[in-house]
Amino acid sequence: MSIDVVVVSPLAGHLGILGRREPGRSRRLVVPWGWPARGESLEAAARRIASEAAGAEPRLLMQSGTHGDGVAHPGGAFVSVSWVGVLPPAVPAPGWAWTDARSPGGFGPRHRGIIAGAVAVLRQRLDHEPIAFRMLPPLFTLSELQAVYEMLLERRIHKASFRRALHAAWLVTPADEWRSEGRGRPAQLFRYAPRRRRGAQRGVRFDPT
Amino acid sequence: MSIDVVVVSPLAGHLGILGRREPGRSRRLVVPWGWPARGESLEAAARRIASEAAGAEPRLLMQSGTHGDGVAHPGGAFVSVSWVGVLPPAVPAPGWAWTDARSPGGFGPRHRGIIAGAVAVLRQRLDHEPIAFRMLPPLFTLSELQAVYEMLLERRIHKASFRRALHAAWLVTPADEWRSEGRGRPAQLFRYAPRRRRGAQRGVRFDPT
DNA sequence: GACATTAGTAGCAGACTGTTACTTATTCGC
DNA sequence: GCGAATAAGTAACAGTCTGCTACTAATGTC
Repeated sequence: MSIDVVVVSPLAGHLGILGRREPGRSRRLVVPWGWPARGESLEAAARRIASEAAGAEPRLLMQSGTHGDGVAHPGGAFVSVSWVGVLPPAVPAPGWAWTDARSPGGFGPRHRGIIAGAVAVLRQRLDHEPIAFRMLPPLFTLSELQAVYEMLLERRIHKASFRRALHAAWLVTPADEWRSEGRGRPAQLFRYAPRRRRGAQRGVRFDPT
Repeated sequence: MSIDVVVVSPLAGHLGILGRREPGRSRRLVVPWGWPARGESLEAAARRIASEAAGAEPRLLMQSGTHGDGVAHPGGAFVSVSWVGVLPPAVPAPGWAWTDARSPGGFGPRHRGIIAGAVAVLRQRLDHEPIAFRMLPPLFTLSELQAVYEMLLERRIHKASFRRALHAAWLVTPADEWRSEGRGRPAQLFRYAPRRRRGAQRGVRFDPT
């Protein structure tokens, strides 16, 4: 039973996932994977595997499914427990590189399924877990945050609506710093700092997939 | 590696899950579980295990997580791939009985965690998957449907708002039948029949958990 | 036939969303 | 310096959605 981790980070304009070609193996890309050590919990193994490839600890790690339906795994495992980890952009460990999450064609069939499942989990839980915030450094601009949301949702969001909803949820506090990004007005920096809430749930949603 | 299935169905006033005391084992309750057969996919194994205990095929079956962190499994498995299946109320197979999902105290620690995860998955995906509909027979009243939503969400819903949102989503069509439930006006029967849609997604939600 | 009980709907007030249009603050080119 | 270009950030309006109250409708019970 293998542990496979899809490590996701926002690059310029698209989401990136970590991949590499295994030394002396095939020409297929693989995501970070390995076997759990004796006495190691599944989550600890996933964290270790992700960290070794990314060169840094994932800031958020979630299980994204277990695959075992005869599709070949690079290590020959019958079953793969797959995880998705997110972290801010970073230089990966030697051998690993960021690839565009929207075109996973270089990966093998098992890993393509795992990547699709990982991205689906990120999208599903985006409104309940601080996924986008964990993809950014502690201080970020609201435009950066919006860009991450747009990558994850794969659709454009209106600036005013986004900020209005964000502030209504009391999820960020402004820092007393501004960052100038070349031309244009400097953007204020914010910090993820969820305050109070746990408000009464509103209505029922019927969104057939 | 075991396969464990939490089988859920709406009983009078609360959700029920299938459990039994294993013959000559311990006094702990267990959910349906087993080992995948050679060449059997994980989903096929889960479907088989659920059907044998429930006496009927689950109408919806979803993976709900994989547990393996040292907590004891009744079969001694290190890792358990857990699933959640739903179906309309039915008489279970001999030996199995419905127990209240809200008080899983009779189960062992591993199964308590699995049950909590299963219920969380049901709640999370309630707005994207026809979970409530698969817990009801093909013809049902809107009051029955609302009762299932209330069990799953563990909160009361306002009747008018519920029906307005339901009809706006074009998920049900009325049958030309009415059912009288003792006293009170007879209720019209409906059928799950999602039509068109796939509408443009609305805004961004920020709901810290 | 009055009453209790459940199904189902109309309509209002307030909240939320999408959008346009604006103001503010900076760099670039001259 | 000074206007143009660019990006951040806000105000405000109109349309939509939600929570709620209050109602009507249809049946069984006494």
